[in-house]
Amino acid sequence: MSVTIKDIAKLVGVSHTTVSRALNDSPLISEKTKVKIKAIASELQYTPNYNAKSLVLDKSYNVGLFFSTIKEGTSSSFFHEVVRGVNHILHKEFSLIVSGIDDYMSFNEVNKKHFDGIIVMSQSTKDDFFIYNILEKNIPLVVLNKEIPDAPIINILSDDRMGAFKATEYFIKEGHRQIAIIEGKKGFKSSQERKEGFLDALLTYDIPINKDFMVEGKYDLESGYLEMRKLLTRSILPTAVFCSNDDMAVGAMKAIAESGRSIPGDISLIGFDDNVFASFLSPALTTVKRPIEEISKEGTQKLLRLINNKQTKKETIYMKTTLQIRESVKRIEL
Amino acid sequence: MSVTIKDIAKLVGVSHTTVSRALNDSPLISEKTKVKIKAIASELQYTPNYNAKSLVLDKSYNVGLFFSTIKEGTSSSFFHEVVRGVNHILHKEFSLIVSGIDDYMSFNEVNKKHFDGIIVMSQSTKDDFFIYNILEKNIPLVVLNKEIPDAPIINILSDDRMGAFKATEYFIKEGHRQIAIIEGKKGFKSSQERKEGFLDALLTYDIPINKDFMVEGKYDLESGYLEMRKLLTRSILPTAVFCSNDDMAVGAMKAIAESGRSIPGDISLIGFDDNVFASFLSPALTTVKRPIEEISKEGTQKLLRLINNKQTKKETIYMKTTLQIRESVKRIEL
DNA sequence: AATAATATTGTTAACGTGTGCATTATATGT
DNA sequence: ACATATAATGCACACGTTAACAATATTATT
Repeated sequence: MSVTIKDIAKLVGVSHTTVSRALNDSPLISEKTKVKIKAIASELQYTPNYNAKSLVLDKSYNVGLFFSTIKEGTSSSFFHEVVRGVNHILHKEFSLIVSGIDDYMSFNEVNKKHFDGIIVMSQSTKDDFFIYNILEKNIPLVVLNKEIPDAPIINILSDDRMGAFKATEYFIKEGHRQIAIIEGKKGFKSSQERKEGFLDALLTYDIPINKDFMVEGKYDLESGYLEMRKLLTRSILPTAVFCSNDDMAVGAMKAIAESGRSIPGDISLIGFDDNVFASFLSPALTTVKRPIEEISKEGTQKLLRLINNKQTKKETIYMKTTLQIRESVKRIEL
Repeated sequence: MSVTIKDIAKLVGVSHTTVSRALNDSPLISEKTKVKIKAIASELQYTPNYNAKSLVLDKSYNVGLFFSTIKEGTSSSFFHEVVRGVNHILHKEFSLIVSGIDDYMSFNEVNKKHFDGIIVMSQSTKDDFFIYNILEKNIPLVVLNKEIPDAPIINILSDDRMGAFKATEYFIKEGHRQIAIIEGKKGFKSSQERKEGFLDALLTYDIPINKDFMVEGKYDLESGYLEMRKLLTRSILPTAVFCSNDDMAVGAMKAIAESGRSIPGDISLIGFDDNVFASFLSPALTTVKRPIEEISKEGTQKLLRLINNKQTKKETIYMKTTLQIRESVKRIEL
């Protein structure tokens, strides 16, 4: 069927071992024969059978990219950015297998034979079981987006807490005192971090915390819309709302517009992520930029080093979040 | 290191052949021994080495999902929906390898040993070379989204032309006569289809075609914005703009808002795709729903049948596009 | 020119699994 | 009980590649 090194060997008149070595640029083989063999190989369009290589070299040529889920709770731009980032760095040598942790019943299929390395884009605390499982199996691993504190893991994340703090602080400095938050999905680490940053800021600036101004979303458009509607029923309305991601901010904008109010005229808004849409909304959304693509790229680079044993030790890298000031926050004179 | 059938064989006191047969439920093996072997196998948490299986069975356990590119020109929601759709149907038996056609220099690595089947989400006409290559190699193939007319291929696509026609027709029936189009990315089949549907409608209803009302976008937010700005410089303004996808519609909305005009008060808008954002915009975007997830699911089902030799013959399936009427089109009294 | 050193190639087994064929154990028919 | 059919298991090899070791060809050293 397809060309093997044995076929080449016969044609050149050498052993298949010599062919194998020549194609792998072993120093054992003379230049002359290398040239001859490579010529014929490329003429026959030889491609190695990676299954055979895998078997003997104990290398799968696969890298797994695992999301908590690819069904819901993951925003499209987030998903796309991650895949793009990883794909950009990953050498062509590796195939990128994308899947959701929640697609697996048991993790037996996720093993060293199948994956040379694994990137977990971790969102939910439910992922921990999976992560520790990979760790036990000794598969090169990088965890993005969520901190795994006491484990020997390379961990890359954005400083969400600080981002949320900065956003809230900005509200305060612009004169806002009635500040609400639409929290992220329950069980997601990022939801907690952003909420804490938000509360921190309020505490720091001595703004009383109002339970009525804290609602729980699910990181999707729909929940942003619904939770904002809830906020609009309060007897005292917030003048500013911090949305835990941009998707929910879009939903919130919808709810505010429907109520006949304007942004930022009546209510100011800040999002989180800075997804592709943010700057194209009307008004352009002030939001916390989270460098997802950078995190993904950096993580992939680290994973490659790990696979090649260039790096072994635990490392936690925080990527900075930055406030992108645009048009959705109004200054209030006190 | 890891458990093999030979290990199990020793423990049970049979040959590894018997173990292999037992685990594959061969009728040659007695129930008694099957039970015994399976018990031990699961006790040892045996997982077959798929590399070895691949080698001997000539089966890769991989399905490839190829986009024209995953870098740009592909909108995030589109990308996400496709991956989600495919992932949803694909049996766990297969790993899903996601990549961009433009990541490959040569297609040698894309071969039968590496992929049991391939789904091409084809956007650009540049993909044809790749597609014919796969076809030659006799790898089970399904092409989504773009028609490959004279080839024995299973082809699943949305009726974009009809969708664009319906959208334009709707404009016309609502009284619009000055209708512009922001076309999709050059070289993309869908751009052409949608443009043709648009022109068809104008012709059908005897509306003169105005070159000034036809601008070329790139399917992204930015270009929607820029092209809309161009349209806004025309001496006679369009009262309606058909955007070849939703992303560009969002960009256009931005440009319109910036110019101080309102939607649909001054300018009506229709998009294409019905992505997650569409209904949450203000105003909610009237758009042509393209069943991307359905197409992806259907395509995956077909591919699985192809892999299992249940289906062999060429087939072209059109999925209906439907106009989602929301708030971005105003009725004009003539 | 003879020997040692070194560069190049070949032989053989291994990776873990599945399968054709040979072999042995069991059941069936008389 | 014996021959025969059939069910159950084992043996040996194959898949395509790499690698340890053995063997041979070439070059360097005296």
